[in-house]
Amino acid sequence: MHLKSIAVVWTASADHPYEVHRMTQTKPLTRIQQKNRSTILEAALDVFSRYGFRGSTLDQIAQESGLSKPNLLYYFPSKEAIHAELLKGLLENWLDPLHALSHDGDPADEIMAYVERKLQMSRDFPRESRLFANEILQGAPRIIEVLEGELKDLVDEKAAVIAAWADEGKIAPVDPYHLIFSIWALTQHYADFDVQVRAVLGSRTNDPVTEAATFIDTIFRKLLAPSPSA
Amino acid sequence: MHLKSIAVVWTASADHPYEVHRMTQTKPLTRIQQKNRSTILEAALDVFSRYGFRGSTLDQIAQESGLSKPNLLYYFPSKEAIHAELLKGLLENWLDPLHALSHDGDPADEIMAYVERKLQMSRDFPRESRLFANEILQGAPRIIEVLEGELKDLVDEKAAVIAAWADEGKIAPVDPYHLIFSIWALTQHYADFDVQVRAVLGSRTNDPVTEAATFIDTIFRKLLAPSPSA
DNA sequence: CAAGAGTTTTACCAAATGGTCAGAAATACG
DNA sequence: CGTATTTCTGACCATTTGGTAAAACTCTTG
Repeated sequence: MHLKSIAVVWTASADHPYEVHRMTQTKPLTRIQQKNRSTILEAALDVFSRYGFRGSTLDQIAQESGLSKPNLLYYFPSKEAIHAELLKGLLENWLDPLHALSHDGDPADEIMAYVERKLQMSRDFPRESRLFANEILQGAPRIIEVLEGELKDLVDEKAAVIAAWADEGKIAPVDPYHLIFSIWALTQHYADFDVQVRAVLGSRTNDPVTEAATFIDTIFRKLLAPSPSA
Repeated sequence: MHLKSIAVVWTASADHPYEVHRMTQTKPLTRIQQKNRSTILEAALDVFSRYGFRGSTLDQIAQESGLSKPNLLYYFPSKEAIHAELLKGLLENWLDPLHALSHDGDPADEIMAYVERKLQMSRDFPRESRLFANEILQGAPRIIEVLEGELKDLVDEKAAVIAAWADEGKIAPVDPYHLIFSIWALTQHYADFDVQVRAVLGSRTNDPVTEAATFIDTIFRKLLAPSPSA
């Protein structure tokens, strides 16, 4: 008898598929549940990433998803829960690119690869980037613990790696924390401020991120190039 | 008889001090009006910069300002009007630092001075930066014309200046548009993502912007340094 | 196909929200 | 001081909002 055998009390009728998630064991979602949950999350991402938590309404999400408001609340217990689910999914992927930065590889290559991964995310998941930005702007009430915990730990770890590279003269001496901030700032800018970027570029281009890639590559290569005197 | 003599019909009692602003002539504000209008705008900046237009409520602004809700609406005709006033004030100052970039001075110095002015604004007016960020994130519904008009024109003009410098070999060849975007991204990041920056830095510092100044100075100096072969 | 489970809708509710209005309170001014 | 004007408040209103209850409908499965 081991821990896995925790008893799960399935009330005869679950009433809400959400309840499933509160249990230790996860009953497989029905096909309808799978479809509707993802439909809702998709619509909610659209809405929350634009207006933030407080500025978004269930009615908007309902309309956007084509489901009725009470039906939303059949799949999720509250507006909060939908938002929380999105943030959870986001944070799972948000830290991955930095995680992948390894102290083994070539310093400059590792950092440049990280830059490219982050830029790729701005291109592929702009709404997720804006969801995150909105949350931070509002004071990060729902994710401050993650920022001060997981994120800080991860950045501390990778900053140490970068600092070591700098000490060894493999890259130019830079403040590793602000290097990381600058990567975040430059890459996320193209997702978060997309409207402004496009307004300024006008018809000059219809793919700002690809254009930006070259520029961002240059700026970091020049920054990191070890000084000739080394 | 010239244009200035447009008749202004002052209804015996103005009813709302706001009406004054719709008139051609501007009746000087009373001392109370001045104080309360700025109290309201101050409180509204706090609230709107955090939650965006849709996520903010008049009750919040009322509470924050210490005035009653009907009293807010005595000084401003609507929630929209308060927000519009803030945006108007913001945009007036927002473009100034770039305006000041002159084609006369030393290229690198001019650009670095612009960077410093923008960073100074992040330090001194973080809420204004967040108000702007919030508006852009929401699709810039209220300022898109300004972005496509004034802002685009200004950037086009300054981008041409920078491109000329690059052509003359006075700075390294760079895409001037993305150079400007990168300046915006790096400097505004410290205002907009302040919570995250502080969470990551922890007790390492209590003045991230000053720390950042050194880093940002370095990154742009290296980027702009003309190639030795020139 | 019947019965139960899962899904959706209709009708509803209390609180919050942007805004109005009439009059009371405070202030300015001759 | 007294009157006209400005400032402020309490009561109120229509709409929106997050959420609930129960009935109705649909799907699965023995």
